[in-house]
Amino acid sequence: MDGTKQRRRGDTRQRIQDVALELFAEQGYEKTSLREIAERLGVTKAALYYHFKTKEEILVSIFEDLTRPVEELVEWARQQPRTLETKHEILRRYSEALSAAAPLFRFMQENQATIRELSIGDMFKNRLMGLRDILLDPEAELVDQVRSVSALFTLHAGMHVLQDVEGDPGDKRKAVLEVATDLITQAHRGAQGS
Amino acid sequence: MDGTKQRRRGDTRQRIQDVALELFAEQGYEKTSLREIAERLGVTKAALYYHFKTKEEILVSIFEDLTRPVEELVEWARQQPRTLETKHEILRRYSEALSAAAPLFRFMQENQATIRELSIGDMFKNRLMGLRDILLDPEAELVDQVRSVSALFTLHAGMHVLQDVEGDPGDKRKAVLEVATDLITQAHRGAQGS
Amino acid sequence: MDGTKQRRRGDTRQRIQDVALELFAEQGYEKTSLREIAERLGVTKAALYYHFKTKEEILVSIFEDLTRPVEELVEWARQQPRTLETKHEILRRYSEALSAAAPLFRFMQENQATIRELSIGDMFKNRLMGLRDILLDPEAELVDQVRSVSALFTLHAGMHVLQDVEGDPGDKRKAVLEVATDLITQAHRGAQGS
Amino acid sequence: MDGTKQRRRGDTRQRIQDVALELFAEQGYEKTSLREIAERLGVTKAALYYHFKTKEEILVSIFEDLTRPVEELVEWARQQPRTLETKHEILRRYSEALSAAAPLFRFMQENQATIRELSIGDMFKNRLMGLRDILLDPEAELVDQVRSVSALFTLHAGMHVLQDVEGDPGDKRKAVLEVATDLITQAHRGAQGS
DNA sequence: AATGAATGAGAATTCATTCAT
DNA sequence: CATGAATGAATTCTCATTCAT
Repeated sequence: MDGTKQRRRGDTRQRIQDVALELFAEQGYEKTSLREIAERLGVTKAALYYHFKTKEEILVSIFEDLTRPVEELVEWARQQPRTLETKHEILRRYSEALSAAAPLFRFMQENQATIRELSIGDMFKNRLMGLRDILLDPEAELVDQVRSVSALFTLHAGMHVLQDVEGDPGDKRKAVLEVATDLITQAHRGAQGS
Repeated sequence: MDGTKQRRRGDTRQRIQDVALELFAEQGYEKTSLREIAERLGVTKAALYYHFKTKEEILVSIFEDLTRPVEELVEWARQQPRTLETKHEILRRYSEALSAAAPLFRFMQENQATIRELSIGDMFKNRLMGLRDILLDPEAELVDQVRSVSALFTLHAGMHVLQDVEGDPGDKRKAVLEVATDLITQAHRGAQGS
Repeated sequence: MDGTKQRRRGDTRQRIQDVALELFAEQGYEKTSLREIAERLGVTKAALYYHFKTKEEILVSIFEDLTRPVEELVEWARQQPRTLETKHEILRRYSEALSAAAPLFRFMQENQATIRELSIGDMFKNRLMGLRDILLDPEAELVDQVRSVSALFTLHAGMHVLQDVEGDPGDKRKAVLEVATDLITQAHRGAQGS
Repeated sequence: MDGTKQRRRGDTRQRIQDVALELFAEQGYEKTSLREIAERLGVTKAALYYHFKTKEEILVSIFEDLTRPVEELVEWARQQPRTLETKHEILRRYSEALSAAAPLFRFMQENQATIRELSIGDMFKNRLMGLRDILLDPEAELVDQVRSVSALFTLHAGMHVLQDVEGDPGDKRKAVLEVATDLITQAHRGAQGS
């Protein structure tokens, strides 16, 4: 009595986003056609255009919905003092945000070339650079700057690459966060000490 | 004595690879059309097909030519004892290989989704996993495993992301390598100590 | 009351089939390009793809629509007793079916090589073999088997080859049918007598 | 000592024709590309152009070489009295000519649409019509005209269609010829009697 | 007697997008 | 809220043919 019919009605927009993200993540943005999305949803291509003005807009809308937490994190971070505690907190929260929207971030990671040409390219880059600039002390030694960046990267790539390593996902995330925290700590100490 | 005129005649194949890589890296594989490559070379599309059977084959040939050093590295590495020195040496050589074929690796990094569907996807993955499996001790704590993987990643991503950070490229590479070495060292010690 | 204006809107699919068959019959399947079909219809190539998934599908759809009578004939024939009357009736009906879809059969006759590689090749062959196996007694003398086959062939080829012979088409068809009937009768008598 | 090397030297032209006919018969004229022919011969496409001016010329040359007997038959036939004996002799000889160059005739049969546009289309048609006009009495009843044509057709199609019928090829050919002879005899008698 | 390198024309197919209904 | 029908532009790829060497 609720299987397949009830869950329509007004949520088409949402369903488009879901299916689109799924396909984008699976095959890439360019290789995913609107026909495919429409077919999988059981609607016509034209229906997609009722909800979104362009293919790109579908992606943008997904991006905006799913990265709001990151946006807020960046905003929050900007106003914090650049203490080690702040940095730890940033990593902790970022790690959470990443895993909450894992498919999207996996997609972004794997489609950088495509994204660069799209409007979300800049948005994403800005957010990332925002974080980087807060974590990183431009006065610090190069090695320590690399450590900061590496911390961010470890977070980013960690989950995708560790997928075929044994172990519970929660544990892995914890381990990844620990390494990132370690790196940022070293970087911070280095910067202070110099 | 060989500046601009001699080269032509017989080097078309090479020139196609060069231009293709340039465009692939710039715009992504899918967004680069054979028309574009041909135009930039001043030949017809059909000429490309004289030298390569498909678009994919162009990419494959570039990949094969440029990643031979990595292939050799992996082979060499497999036969070494898993000492810390070996690991350092691997990172050192890998860093070199990466920067020797930087545009290709940048391309691979930014087009993962595309590459996954292509035949080089597996080749590349295998090579990477080969390295990973040599650097990483499956008995070690998860954190240390993450450190090993992170070392590899730092190398990989380091250069691309640090592009807009101040500093001489050589220095940056050295810094990146240092951080990677650090990570692998910690991972190694952890594994020994446990 | 329906001459030239009403038809449009909704009959595009049909019009594509008509024009396609006309051109296929005139120039052969391979030499007829989708551009040509589209142009003659005053639509774009893409419009054809809205109605049919591939070029081959256009042909298949024509074939299926136009050979349904033959299919039914075969089915009917399978359930009849193998009497001489049955055989005569088969030839009579087949002759009718052939001339009702003459352009298609002319096309099939003249494009056997092409058709063999296409999916309709088998369908057609099966239908034909079905008829043949009903008309032909495998126990009969070779000559009589040849007569049976020849009856079928006379029907098939008769019309096309007699096109430049004088005489009214109806009369010709009758003559062709008579010869075919004659052949099958001889074959049947032979088989009985032996 | 003679396997693969000796049988070169000057016979390339012949080998091209052989391979071409084989492929034409197998896949049709249009679907057979010069690349394919060249590859199977182990030479380059350009080599084909040394021996033949165009693709069509390859076919024409095969046709001319292989249908000379038919040409001669037609010429001979034209000068004979239109007796029943003559007609029998024509069928006998034609049957022989057909089976001597079976692959070519199979090809012609299966590629009529293609051939019609080619220069050999007319040549072939003329030859056939030549035979037909000798066998057929334009004054005769339509049925008898059909019988004459049918005799020719039985010869033509007989072999190809009987391929999956049991029995020795020689026997089949004899049977086919017998039926054709029968048909022409009836036609002849009818014409005389009327 | 043949090759290597290339071309120009054209093929089938796919895609994002539009719009009247 | 959505569909049916269509378009224009592009894409990958194939083919017969040419010509300098």
